[in-house]
Amino acid sequence: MNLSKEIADLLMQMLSENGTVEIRRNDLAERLGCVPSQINYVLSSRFTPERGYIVESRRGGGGYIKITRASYNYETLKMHLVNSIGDAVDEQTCRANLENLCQSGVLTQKEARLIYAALREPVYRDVPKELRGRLRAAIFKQMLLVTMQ
Amino acid sequence: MNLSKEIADLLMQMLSENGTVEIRRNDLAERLGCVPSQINYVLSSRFTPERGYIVESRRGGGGYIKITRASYNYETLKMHLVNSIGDAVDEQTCRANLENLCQSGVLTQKEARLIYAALREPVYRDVPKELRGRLRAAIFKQMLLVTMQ
DNA sequence: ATACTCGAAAGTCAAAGATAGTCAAAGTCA
DNA sequence: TGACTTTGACTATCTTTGACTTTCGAGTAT
Repeated sequence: MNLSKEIADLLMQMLSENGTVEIRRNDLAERLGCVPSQINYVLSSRFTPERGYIVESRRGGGGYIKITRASYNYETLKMHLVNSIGDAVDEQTCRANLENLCQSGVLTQKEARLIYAALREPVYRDVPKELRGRLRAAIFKQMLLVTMQ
Repeated sequence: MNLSKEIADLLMQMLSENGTVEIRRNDLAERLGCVPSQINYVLSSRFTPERGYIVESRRGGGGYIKITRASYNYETLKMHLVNSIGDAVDEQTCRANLENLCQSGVLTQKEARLIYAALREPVYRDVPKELRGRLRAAIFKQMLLVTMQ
C-alpha cells in the first residue's frame, strides 16, 4: 500500500470519529515519515469539494489544516452531486462520490456497486476517448436521478 | 502449454483460494518470465465479464490489478442471461430481460430501474450508432455480474 | 497604537519515480 | 489462411520529493 493511501485512510478514520479533523501538517508528516507537501497532495487528490469534503487551513504560527465532511439531507446531497458532475467525469471521481453517498446512507452498498459497475473504465473500451467522460456523466446522472424518484 | 494458459491457470488457482486476487503486474510478469503486457492480454482474453470476472486496476506507485470472481450463483443464471445478451443489445431487449429478472425475483424493482436507467437510448445520443449496442451490452453484463456477486 | 521584522507554519510547482495500459508488428499453430 | 499469442516501444496515470513562495502571528521599536 502506498503512502498516499495510508495518509488518506488515517484521515478518513479520524474523520469518521467525529465528522471533522484538525491537524498540523508538519506533525502529521513527521508522524508518517513523509514530506509535508505530501499531505497537500493527498488533500488535493482525495479530499476535494467534488468528493464532499471541505478543507480549510491557516499558515503561520499556530497554523492548521481542518477537514470537514460536507453533509446535507439526501435529496440535497444527490442534487448537488448531479449538478456538480458537469459534462464529463472520470472513474475516480465517480467512485469517490459513490463512497460518499454510501457513507452518508443515501445509497446502499448494493446500489452503489451497481452504479459503479456501469461507470468503470474497462466498459468503455470501444468508445472513443474523448467521449468516455461525457457518456459516463450522462449515465451517472441518469442513474442518480432514478434513485431519487 | 502456452504462456497465456499458464498465466491464466495460475490466476485461477489464486482465485480459487479466496475468490479474489490482487497482484502487481510487473511482479507477476517477472515471476513468470514474460513481458508485463502479456498479463493484460491474458486478462482481456480470458478474465472477461462473460466468463464471470471483474477486473480493477490502478496505475502509479502502489498500483495493482485486482480480479474478482462472481460467485456460483451467477454461473447458473449466466446461460440464460449472457446468451440472450450477446455482443450487442438494444433497449427493448434489455427491458424485456429486466422485466423477466424482476418477475423471477432475481432483481428488485429498484435495482431493475437503476439498471434500466443506464441502458436507455437517450443516454447514448453522443455515441456513434454502430457502437451503442455493443456498449449497452458491456454495461448490462457488468451490472448483472455485480448484482449477482 | 503603528509599523517593522522575523520565525513558524502552510502552499505551489515541476521533476523524477513507479506502475499499468495500448497498439501494432511479428510469431505460432492447427 | 486465420485465429491466437508474444513482444516491446510508447503512452497515461498516479506518487513522491524538495526547492522555493506565501501567509500569519508575535514581538519589538518608535
